[in-house]
Amino acid sequence: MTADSSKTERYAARAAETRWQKLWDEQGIYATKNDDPRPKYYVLEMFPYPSGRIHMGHVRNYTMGDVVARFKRAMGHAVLHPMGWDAFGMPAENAAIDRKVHPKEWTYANIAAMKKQLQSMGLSLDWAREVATCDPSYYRHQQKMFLDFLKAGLVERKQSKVNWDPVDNTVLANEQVIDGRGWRSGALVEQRELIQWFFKISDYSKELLKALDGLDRWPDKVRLMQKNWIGKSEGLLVRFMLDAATVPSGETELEIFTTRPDTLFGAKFMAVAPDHPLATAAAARNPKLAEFIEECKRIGTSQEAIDTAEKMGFDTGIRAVHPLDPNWTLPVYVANFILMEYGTGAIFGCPAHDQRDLDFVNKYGLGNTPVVCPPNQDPATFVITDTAYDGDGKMINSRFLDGMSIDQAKEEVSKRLETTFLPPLEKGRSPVEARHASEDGRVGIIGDDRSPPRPSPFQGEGAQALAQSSNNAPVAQRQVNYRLRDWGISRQRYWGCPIPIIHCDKCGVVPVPASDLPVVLPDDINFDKPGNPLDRHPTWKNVKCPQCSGAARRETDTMDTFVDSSWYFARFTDPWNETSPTTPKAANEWLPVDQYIGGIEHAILHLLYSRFFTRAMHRTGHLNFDEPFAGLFTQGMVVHETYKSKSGDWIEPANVTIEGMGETRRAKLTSTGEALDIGSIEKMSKSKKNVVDPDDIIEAYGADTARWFMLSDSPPERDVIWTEEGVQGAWRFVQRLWRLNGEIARIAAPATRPAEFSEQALVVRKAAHRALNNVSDDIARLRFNRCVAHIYEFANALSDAIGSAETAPSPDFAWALREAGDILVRLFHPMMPHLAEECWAAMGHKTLVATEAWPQVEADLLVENTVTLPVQVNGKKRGDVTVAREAGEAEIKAAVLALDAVIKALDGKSPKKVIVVPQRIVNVVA
RNA sequence: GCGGGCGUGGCGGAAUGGUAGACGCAAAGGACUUAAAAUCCUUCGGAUGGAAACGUCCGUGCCGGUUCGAGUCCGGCCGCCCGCACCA
Repeated sequence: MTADSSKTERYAARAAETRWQKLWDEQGIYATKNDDPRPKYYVLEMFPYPSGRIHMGHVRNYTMGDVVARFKRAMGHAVLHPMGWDAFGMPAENAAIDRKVHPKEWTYANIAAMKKQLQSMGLSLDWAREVATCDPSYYRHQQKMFLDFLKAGLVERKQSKVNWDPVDNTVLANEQVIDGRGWRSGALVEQRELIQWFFKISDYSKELLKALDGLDRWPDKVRLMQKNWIGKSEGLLVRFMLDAATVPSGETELEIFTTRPDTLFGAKFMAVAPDHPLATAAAARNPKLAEFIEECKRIGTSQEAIDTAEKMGFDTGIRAVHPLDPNWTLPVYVANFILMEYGTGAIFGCPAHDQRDLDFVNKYGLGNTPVVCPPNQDPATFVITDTAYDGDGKMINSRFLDGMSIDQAKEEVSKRLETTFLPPLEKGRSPVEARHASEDGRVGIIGDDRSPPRPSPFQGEGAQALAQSSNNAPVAQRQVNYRLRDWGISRQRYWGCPIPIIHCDKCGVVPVPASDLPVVLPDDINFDKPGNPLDRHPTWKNVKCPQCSGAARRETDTMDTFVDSSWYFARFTDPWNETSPTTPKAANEWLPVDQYIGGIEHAILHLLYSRFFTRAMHRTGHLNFDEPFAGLFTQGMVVHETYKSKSGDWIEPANVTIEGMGETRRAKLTSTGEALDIGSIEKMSKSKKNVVDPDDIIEAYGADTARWFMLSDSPPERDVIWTEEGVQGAWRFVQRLWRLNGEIARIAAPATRPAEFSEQALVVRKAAHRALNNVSDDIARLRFNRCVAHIYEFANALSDAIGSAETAPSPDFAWALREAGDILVRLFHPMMPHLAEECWAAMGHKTLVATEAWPQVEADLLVENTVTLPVQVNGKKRGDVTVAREAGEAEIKAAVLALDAVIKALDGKSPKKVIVVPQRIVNVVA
């Protein structure tokens, strides 16, 4: 039989795709029931922001998830594969300002448009569970949880620094501050202290860090990034007494945090942050210092300035007493490189072993004394000039520590200082407590008896004891410190979830009663003026206090949109529950998500917040586990070449014609023929215009082609380069599979399985089952590019077999070809579901391939009766031997030593050793 | 600066420590066609020997090491990418 493609019409992708999509939809085959008795599997892709159009990154992300969903369904699981919209956020407000569209209208129109696009991709999603975070039916539950968290002591209100745009009257995220100016207004950004709402994620620092170890189906990279972000460091809190003669009234001591107590004898100075209370106190009597502090704060706004800023300090004149030698005092500086937010906002400087401290002393001539001597260095001659030594070594110049290792010295100093006691501070006089009274801005919560004020700047263990000591307090306290800060969720914006709080002059901060939820965003707002429209709304803001019924005001801040996305995965398990955020039974059964797929850009914030939120939901009874995502996969980006005209404008690929190859490869503007510069390959972005619209691709080639190409070529975790050639290759393969299927469909095969198979039939069957085995394995491990390769290989083998077949193949061979065809269609179904349905129907099946079970591998067909082993002599390949599969080592050795190449290489001598690796290789050591 | 990852044909990339380059793309030659498209066949890391069959040598960024055997493991360089960044 020869291939007769003229009889098979080309596969009309678009027509077929809409037809099958309609049928799937009508039969509701992707809707998932919570009471489905089959084993549950939850696959989720990060839900999109409804910008209005999907992009290729979405196509790649959602195709991967869809392959997993379809595969697991075929493997007999009840699969939950939902989709929703991360629908609150700034772009909607920007559209309102720029185009006078209401954020709500804009958002819902975008959702409708994008939903249509997603549906054209043929994703096996359960749309009945669709949620949009901007819908009151979603955010009412979020408000409920906010109140639950508040009651559970997981929320607090405190003052914190923000980037404030004085023109737009709004808070800016760090990435919205460009060179110290607001990205929209261009105004110089100010640092302002605002009272804001915080989720106490730092209460979970230790737990979030520790639990990373258990996330063994997460990429190591992401776990490491989170580990670094949480930033655990173990050290010592040390109290330095201040020399009374040098101190502003009221100050008696300075508390610092250090991870290097071993280097205390190398101390040359103390330094505090410009906004440290001691600095403020000292500045009160020293105008020059006050001026210096002001300057530090000004420089502090722009990231670039921080990066390049020189170490600067100002001697306060205050002297601190060394905790290990009462006769030794150290100067106290205010320094621009000390952060108030970390530790106690104060340090002791040991220049010999810390580069920053060294830079500082070299500028101010304070000198340095090395106290750690590197191995193989003579302590007598070891000096530090401009490179600090932070490696291992033996203690020197350190009195009772001399000769110890760093670890021994740390232990010795810690032990001494934590058992040395100093008189306690007078009440209210501690710099630490003073700082909290003045800066923390904590406000008591009505009806909340579970959030006592915290006496220490630290969220870690150990701090309590130090601050609470009643009689004598130890000089030092071991302290585990974390870099992770509490999560500030207040946003001075309209298009977000309202924080369900009412401010009353009499009663203070009052939670909105649960029965009054949801607090719905008012629709009648305008963006004529800068700032938050909620704040100047005539009626919405003014309410009665739920406690005293007096006049009160609503909280006008809304929540960070990361809150919305921190629990949507749980909502999907029962989006119909109108009274609670979750139905615990459903959440506990479906979650954690078995496979979560999304971009690496969410490696820290979204994933960390979700991990916190799940714990908080656990604590407040909404579910009963801690980790939301058992398996995580981070896919690479879709990248494309860039094109630029001579006048410097970026040009879209759709308007570019490429000519020539390699050296002579040129790009020109299709319309005018103008020559263009071909630029680097970069992430598809609107600004570089190197985008390819999924709609155009689906229109021209169909969804299956786009899906297939997004899975081929590159490993899924790596970036994939979008090329026209690549799409066309995928398109050709779609057509080729269709033709191949047509040829197989025309073969008349017996209905019952033959008892015996000829060699010719066995070749086909082996190819089919080998492909089945490989593809199954690769999908399970998300190695989609290898699935693609194996399907190509299988299709090639099948084409060869058909090409070599007689006009009327024998019944056993015909049966084998039909079997192979059925397997092939089911193998590529998860990737190209529409083509698979079309082929399945053409093959005469009456069922939907989407509901078919995955084929069973016949293990017998995976093993060959004979095995060909490569033969090496001294590690270099010299030939092959073919032996029976179960041949013993002696038999194989004999065959190998009989090979001409081996005989020649041995040159009459006997081999030193013959290594036989069963089923693999033979190596003769001459 | 600190931390992590990656360097394999013209290109994207395969390869549980076991035949390096699967599979695809591009390219070249051929068949079919009035022609084109589509399709099919052949070649395709470098050097070299041979009429051919088929060989030989080199080759996974560079230098060393472990091993019967290294793209893979270890140490040191070079280059690129990513994350964090004055975190005490």
